[in-house]
Amino acid sequence: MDTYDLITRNAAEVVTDEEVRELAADPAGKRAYVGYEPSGVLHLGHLLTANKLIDLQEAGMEIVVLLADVHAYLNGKGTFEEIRDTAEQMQAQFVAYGLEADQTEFVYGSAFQLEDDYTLDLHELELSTTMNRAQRAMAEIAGDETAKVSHLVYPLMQSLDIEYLDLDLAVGGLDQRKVHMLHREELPDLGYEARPCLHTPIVADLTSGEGKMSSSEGVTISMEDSTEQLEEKVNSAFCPPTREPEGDLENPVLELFEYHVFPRFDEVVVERPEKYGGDLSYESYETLAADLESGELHPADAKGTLATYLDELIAPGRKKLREIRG
RNA sequence: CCGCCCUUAGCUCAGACUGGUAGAGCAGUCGACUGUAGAUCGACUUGCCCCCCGUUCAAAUCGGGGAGGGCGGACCA
Repeated sequence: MDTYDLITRNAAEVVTDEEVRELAADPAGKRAYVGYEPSGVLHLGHLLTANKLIDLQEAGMEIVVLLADVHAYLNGKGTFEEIRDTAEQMQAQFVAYGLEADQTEFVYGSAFQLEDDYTLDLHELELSTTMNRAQRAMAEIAGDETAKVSHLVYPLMQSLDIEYLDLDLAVGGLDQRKVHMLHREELPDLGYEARPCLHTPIVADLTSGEGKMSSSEGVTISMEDSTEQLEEKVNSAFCPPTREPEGDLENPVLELFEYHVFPRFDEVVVERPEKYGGDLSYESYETLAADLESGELHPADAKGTLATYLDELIAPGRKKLREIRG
């Protein structure tokens, strides 16, 4: 796979393609980042962007993980103390998951976001951004409560972070696109350069297959799930034997294979009793999806296999989490 | 500061006028059917009725106080 394909594989959107191609032409030492509100336990949503970071590391880029403690604070996630605690746990889990510790710079937001220069730039952004615009940028990120002033500051800070962390590429879920677009529009007015952005897809809810809505809490698989819990969750997932279920629904089982399993494993083996045809082996998502579609691969077997591989992905983080918690 | 509205199941809400310790839809759980899930049937669970004080034999409901949330307070319409 060439560098451009590696950098952009499984991306839902790239802004702009020209800029990313330019990056791909000479990726060594270029800096890419994702910002996360600290959370004590990583879930599949975190791991989706982490997979992209691993791709980028493989392409030779430097990775910056922003542990966005100030953002979490502005978003009402607790006291600074609590937030920093969870940030440490988060960092350990990322490393356990597979981010190369010596190729990854973990930065706390509070380490630079409270500096004078940053604050003055922030105020300048406040001066030139309408509340309407800031609020719309946050709509996908904040809860559905009435917006607070802090919620309007939040996306402005994200825009500035991209400059202050000296980045070459901003990565995030598709829910971050409006914030990133805000940054592309506003940074040049402060005399800074807008950076290219890469957005990962939003995976559909496991049990319902509904993907488009920004529903907050469905069933998700996380680092603290036991093997049994994981099997149970995967088994209860929505999985019609097709890539394109009716309506706006997606097939979450296939999505997890595509975005979580195949990027991290070269070969996926489906262990299947002789009665159903014996074992199968896949080297690409496409062939697996095609077999599910044709009926060659039964959803129940796909689920069992998915659970096995997800469990393997999660195991190191789960172990780390247990160590941390004693 | 002034005014109006809201607060009942996980969610959206009904019930309040005409007091008798609570309901619907959705969600969820469990079975049946499918070699998965869903759909479809069948069954089931769920509550400091925002808090305090008062009236009453009896308060989600009436009276008083308080808390939290929402909206409005130039002109035009």
